[in-house]
Amino acid sequence: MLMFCTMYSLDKTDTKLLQALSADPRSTFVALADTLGLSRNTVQARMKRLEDSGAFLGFDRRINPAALGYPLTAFIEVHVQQKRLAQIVIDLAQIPEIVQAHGMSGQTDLLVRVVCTDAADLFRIDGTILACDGVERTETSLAMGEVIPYRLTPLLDRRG
Amino acid sequence: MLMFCTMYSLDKTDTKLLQALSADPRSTFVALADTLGLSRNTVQARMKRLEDSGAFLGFDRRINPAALGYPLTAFIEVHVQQKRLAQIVIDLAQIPEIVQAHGMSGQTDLLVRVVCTDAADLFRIDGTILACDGVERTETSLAMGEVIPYRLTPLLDRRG
DNA sequence: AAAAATAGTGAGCAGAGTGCCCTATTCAAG
DNA sequence: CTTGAATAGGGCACTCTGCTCACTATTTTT
Repeated sequence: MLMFCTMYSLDKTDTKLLQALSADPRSTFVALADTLGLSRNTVQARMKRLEDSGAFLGFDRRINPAALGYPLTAFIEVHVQQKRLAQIVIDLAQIPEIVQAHGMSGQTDLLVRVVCTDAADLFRIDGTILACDGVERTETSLAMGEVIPYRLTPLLDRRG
Repeated sequence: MLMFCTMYSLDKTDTKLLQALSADPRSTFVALADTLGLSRNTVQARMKRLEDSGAFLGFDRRINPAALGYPLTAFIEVHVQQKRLAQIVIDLAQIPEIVQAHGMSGQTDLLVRVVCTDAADLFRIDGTILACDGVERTETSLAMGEVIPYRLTPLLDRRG
């Protein structure tokens, strides 16, 4: 075991566990153990370790925004006065339609992911962002479709 | 029942269900029923309806790429020959490090989300994308941090 | 106004799954 | 050689699940 890794590193068995979970998110420990040819104890121990090591993100990510009435997704590049960045992030976090934001290297300071009900809603949200102190400019792009739906399976398969 | 609705629309009880699930993704039907003051039957029926209506996305989204050894995320704007778009998407889907891609309105044709091990890895992946037939230009931005981690809770709260 | 669909409740039951305990074995590292 | 980690297997009390049925409201349709 490496001493300098910051995070527990997943081995092939962990990978297979995750693959099995991707295939069926609701499968029980017993079923997983059966699928992987491991004992139930082992599966439970590994799952606990995976959870403790932060391998799982929040459940929010599994909720379809469209089901909530937000069929549209947009990415907004936000240019800001950099020294006000911290406060701006706090302000942006008050806007519920912002579902995610990344601090970026390069031209853009922030890349903000927004969900909205329609174009008018997007326009309004963009206005709210622009109204934040320190925000200088935004560039809005509407996502027409998720041509490659979020996936980790190809990466999982490569280790397995 | 409306005839022209494309999707089952969630009511307040569904929303509360999702909130409870966000708070504890592993809670059982019994626990959810208890929390919401509903009968177990009702919870089970609603969960089934939620699942059938496509309210839940794949489990992949809950896996932390960092745990898989990909601590870095980048967004790559891809400019393409538009009439080759369909084939390009197929080609990009072959690249495992591309975890998501959106077709966009505006300047950029595609916004591609990539995970990678380090800067050199990103450089290599960008090269692979550029090598695809019909890809004309890319603009890569490295995500320095997820300053607002993915969330739907504020939107859920607003309905609740 | 009557009939029908919809949603919820409560009860029950057999079977499956969970959490937790203990022990034995294997295997690699010190 | 000793130690510790990972795994397998057994066991036990308890909980949860999936399912069915009967009953009651509420709303919608006829």
